[in-house]
Amino acid sequence: MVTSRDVAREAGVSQSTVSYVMSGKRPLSDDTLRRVDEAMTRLGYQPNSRARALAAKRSHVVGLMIPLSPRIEAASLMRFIQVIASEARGHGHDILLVTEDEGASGMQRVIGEQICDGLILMQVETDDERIPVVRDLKVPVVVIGVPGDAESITCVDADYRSAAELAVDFLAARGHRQVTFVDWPSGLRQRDVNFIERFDAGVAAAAQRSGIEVLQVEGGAHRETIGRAVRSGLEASNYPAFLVPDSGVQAMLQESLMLEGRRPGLDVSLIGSGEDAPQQIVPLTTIDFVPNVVSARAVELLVAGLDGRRELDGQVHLEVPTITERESTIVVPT
Amino acid sequence: MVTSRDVAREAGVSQSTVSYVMSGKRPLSDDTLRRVDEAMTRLGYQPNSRARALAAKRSHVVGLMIPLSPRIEAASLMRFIQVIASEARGHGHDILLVTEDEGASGMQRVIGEQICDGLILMQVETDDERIPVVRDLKVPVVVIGVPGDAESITCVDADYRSAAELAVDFLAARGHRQVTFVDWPSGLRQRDVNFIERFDAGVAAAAQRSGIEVLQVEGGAHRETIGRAVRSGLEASNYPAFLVPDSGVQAMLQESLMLEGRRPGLDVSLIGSGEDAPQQIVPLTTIDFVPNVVSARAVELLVAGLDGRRELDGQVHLEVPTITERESTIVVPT
DNA sequence: TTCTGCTGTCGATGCGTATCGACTATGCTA
DNA sequence: TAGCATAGTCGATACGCATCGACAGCAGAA
Repeated sequence: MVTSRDVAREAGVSQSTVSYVMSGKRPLSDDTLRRVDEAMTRLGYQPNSRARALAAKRSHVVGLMIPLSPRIEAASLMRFIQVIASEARGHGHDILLVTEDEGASGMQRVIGEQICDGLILMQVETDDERIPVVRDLKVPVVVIGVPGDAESITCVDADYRSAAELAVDFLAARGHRQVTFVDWPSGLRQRDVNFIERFDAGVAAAAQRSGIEVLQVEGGAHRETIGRAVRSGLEASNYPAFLVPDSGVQAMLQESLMLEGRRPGLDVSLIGSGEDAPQQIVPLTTIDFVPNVVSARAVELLVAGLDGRRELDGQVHLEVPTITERESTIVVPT
Repeated sequence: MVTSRDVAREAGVSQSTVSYVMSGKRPLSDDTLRRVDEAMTRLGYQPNSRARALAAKRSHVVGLMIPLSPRIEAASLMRFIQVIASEARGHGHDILLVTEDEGASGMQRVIGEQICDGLILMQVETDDERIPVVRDLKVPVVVIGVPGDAESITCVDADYRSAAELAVDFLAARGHRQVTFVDWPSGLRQRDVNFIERFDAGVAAAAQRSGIEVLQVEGGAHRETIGRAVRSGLEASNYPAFLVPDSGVQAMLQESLMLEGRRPGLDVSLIGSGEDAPQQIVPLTTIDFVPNVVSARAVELLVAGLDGRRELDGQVHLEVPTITERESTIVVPT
């Protein structure tokens, strides 16, 4: 193993000078700098992260707690993980996986044993047992999702309320006077995840504002349920519009529509979400809940906290979703 | 922070004794053991992993390199990750994420800087740039998938050949004389992933052995392609059987069949694979490629290598898949 | 009795880095 | 010319633990 001491000897300086070359915390002559740099490359020096972590009390490792049973589709979850990992890397940090089956004690372990400098928690629910534990941890933690009691917890999430408003406004602007809101699966409603309530509130607010009538129908990945949803929607208006935030059912819904002889983008509007929406038979106009923006924000907040650049503010940070228009929405003739 | 020195003082012993209590590497009197244990719980001692790693030259962290664009469905990938993480935990190790966008140099970084003790690589392809690098790393590495040149590389994968044989034999045993093999998507064939060849070989071998005729048709997630596949299959036999190893298309295929007025398990056999197969309209008989067995095996091999219990053997370890019979397969009347 | 071997404990040292205080040389101000 | 700040470097120490060698006490063997 090549140590900083070896580099020092090779460059004819002291070990501490090598350390200062790396950190830049003391002024150095150009000559010394060059000689040390050369010695490093010549010897193929790589600093030992263990020694570094022990001495500096910083491991540059961030714990990421991933959900056991994802509420969201696995593809989206993977997306989060990928973005978080590479963003962290961009800030000089690595990601340690903490699985949810360890429970809250997993957090205490990785922090107590000082494996990680900080934590990111994914998919925090309204009544999440991890939240009180987070408050007692003496390290920076950023949470994805919004717990019921967010007091002094730094959270990041998509702004589901705005998302709903954007979608309803989008339909209103194209002349729809009615929208059929195909609900999230009931499992989600039972599990206490408040982004649903926020979405609901957005739908209601936008509908009221623009005078649109909302028909809320049951969702869930059953053919019959979706069939019923479609039929109700078609009955409700001459120019039906479907708002389907749950990406799991939109393929089925689209097929169901076609069985009824309707086609999104031709005589029906359909707004979906998710990664596979562009690949549907009719590419869907979608709500993008900007998972990569949310992930990047979480990392950035945490790293800023770790580097002491900015104290974690304990606030809720909501990232604004966007609507991408594709071919599944129509303009109602006036 | 509570250190082992604090515990020692509290228990009235030396720091080294505390260390020996934890490692068990020297005999200790029951009395000392008890006093130290009590002192630990009283003070809430948690050993500092940084110091531990520096002194012992072992961090108990394993690097896991995850693919950027998963060949397999994301849900399956998440499954791998979850199992690997919790198995590793069971062996006292944590998982550090290394994303593929860092390339092979990512491995050199986490090993060179001694962040990890060893590595697991996922989704290794036939001609994988990481393999030569792995050979030069001086640490244990286990690879999931089988590279073209597996010389001195410890690999774990599902036995795709056996899987294919099992499936064909299964159909033969139920009286089918013909099977329509709906191919993997062409993207997979282009990307050099040799499990496909192994599967092909298994199909051919079993077909020959049991005198079954195989019709290989194009796969891929397009409605028309699948429709064509279905029609070809239906024409080919009075008692058609479909073998559909790619889990991405099976829902579509099943619908396609029903459009033709056929129903798996009634007048057609259909063998699929993957997590969502039991939730299909007709629950599918599936090939289970035992991802959790493969993951667990990879971890176990690696950890055995790390603990010095067993040298990594540089061999290919193939785990035998299973067939789970559900409702989508028929018995052909004789 | 004396020697041998084992049990149980301790002190000292090292792991590789970061950082603090101190020191020298240099150029500058008064 | 004395005094002084600054740039540039070094030596020593600490981080918290694992481990090695040493040693005391005690049993049994010779």
